[in-house]
Amino acid sequence: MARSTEPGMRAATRRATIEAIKERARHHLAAEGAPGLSLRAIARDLGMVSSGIYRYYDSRDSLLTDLIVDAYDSIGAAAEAANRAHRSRSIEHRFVAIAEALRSWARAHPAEYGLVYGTPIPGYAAPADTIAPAVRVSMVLLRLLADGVADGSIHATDPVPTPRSVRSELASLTELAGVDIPAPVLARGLQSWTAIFGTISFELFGHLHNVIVDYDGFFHHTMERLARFVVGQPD
Amino acid sequence: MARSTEPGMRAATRRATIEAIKERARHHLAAEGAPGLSLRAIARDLGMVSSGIYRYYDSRDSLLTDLIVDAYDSIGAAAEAANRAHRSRSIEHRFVAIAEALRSWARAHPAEYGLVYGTPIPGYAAPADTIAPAVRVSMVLLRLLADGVADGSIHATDPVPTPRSVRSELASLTELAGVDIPAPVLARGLQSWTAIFGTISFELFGHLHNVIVDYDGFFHHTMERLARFVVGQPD
DNA sequence: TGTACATCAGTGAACGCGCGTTCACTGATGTAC
DNA sequence: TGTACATCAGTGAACGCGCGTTCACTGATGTAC
Repeated sequence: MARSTEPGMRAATRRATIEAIKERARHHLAAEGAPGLSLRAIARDLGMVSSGIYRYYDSRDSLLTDLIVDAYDSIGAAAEAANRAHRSRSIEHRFVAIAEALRSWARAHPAEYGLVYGTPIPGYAAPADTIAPAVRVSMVLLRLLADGVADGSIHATDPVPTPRSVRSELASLTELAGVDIPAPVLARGLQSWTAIFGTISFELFGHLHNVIVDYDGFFHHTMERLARFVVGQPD
Repeated sequence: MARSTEPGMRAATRRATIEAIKERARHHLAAEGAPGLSLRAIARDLGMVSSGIYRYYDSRDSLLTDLIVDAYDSIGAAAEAANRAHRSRSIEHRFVAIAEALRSWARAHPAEYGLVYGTPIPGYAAPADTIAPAVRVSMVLLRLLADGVADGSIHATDPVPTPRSVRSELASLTELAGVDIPAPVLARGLQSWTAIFGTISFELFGHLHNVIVDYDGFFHHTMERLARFVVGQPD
């Protein structure tokens, strides 16, 4: 009480303001999309003069980068949590649980999903800071594959031979990720990965409109099939 | 030669101007994306005053609608052509051929692909005119499934039972499309459809960057597997 | 414990830009008789 | 074949708006001695 205020007070209000900026930014993202995100609109919402934002972000792009990093971290954390919650279950079960967690996240945060998995923002080049968070969600799948290979529940062979060129680039990927997964398994994993996001995007972007009514049921069913495919179950 | 000009001359130059507008619009689409598409910029390119555009389109949205319709028609025609060119081949072969045609089209027209299969444009509501062209590409797949069921090369049964709710909505879809396809086959078809577009989007939107080098090889391999899945081949 | 100084948050004005859309208009092109 | 009229393409000015970013500034908050 000797000091007029606690030390770290300024830092705390600063963090709070940054959070408030991002909260408003996410709000506008949902309404107008990434290209329509405006620093002036955010400042207005916060009762601040437009130039005030520049105390916190030195450009519109740096705010976008922050939002992208947050989105990747958030969906990555969701995947990790689902994996953790089901860690004692079968590989197939865990696969489905992770996929459903991804979809739930996407439905809860459609604008942020679009930000990272939708059409790239023209004129925006993602800086290197976004790479690590982007990979986080993929690591969950890679570890799942490694677990399945280790305990024998994922078949390492394949009826369709993996082409040489694909084999070799998958091999260098496993090295990079520090996991040892046979190429056919990795190929199936990558294919299932694109299928999960394809299904989520089709739903979110409206391409299943008038086709599917029970989105939950369709997604669950699709993921169960995909899980069988990943482990190499005869289909 | 009696008339100062041929009849229909005005209509022809009008068509040509509309084509020029759309050509410039597609060009800007590629550079700035749909939300950055500007009527003034197009007019400028054409050496026309900005209000001149309003002789041809009564708003920015109606130009967007035209571009969307064209994109759907164009990718639909590409799928139809691929199907036609391979019509005497096996179902699996035709499936792969159609998928590769879709991917080729997407790579040749990335902005238009993003326009129809990417993040929805905020504030733009697609009018009913876009429905018919949007369905065109799906019809190619539906007919392929029907052919395969008819000649026995697609298995109508499934190891994973199709949930009741999904079954019933798929049944109403076949009625609508005027084709008779068993629910399990339709389910696999729809799942493969989302997987095709998921794979194309992942490639185009940059999510396979630093993961895949040989995109052609990976895509082809993925589609071959998917084709086996669609016909119900043991995997 | 008190004071001097440095840091920081937020202001307000301005620069220079682009946008969609409306409106009254001119002049050329097509059509009907 | 020639003329009168209607249609249409494109002009130019204007309305009212929003944007990102810079800059010199004020006043409050924190820090060092």
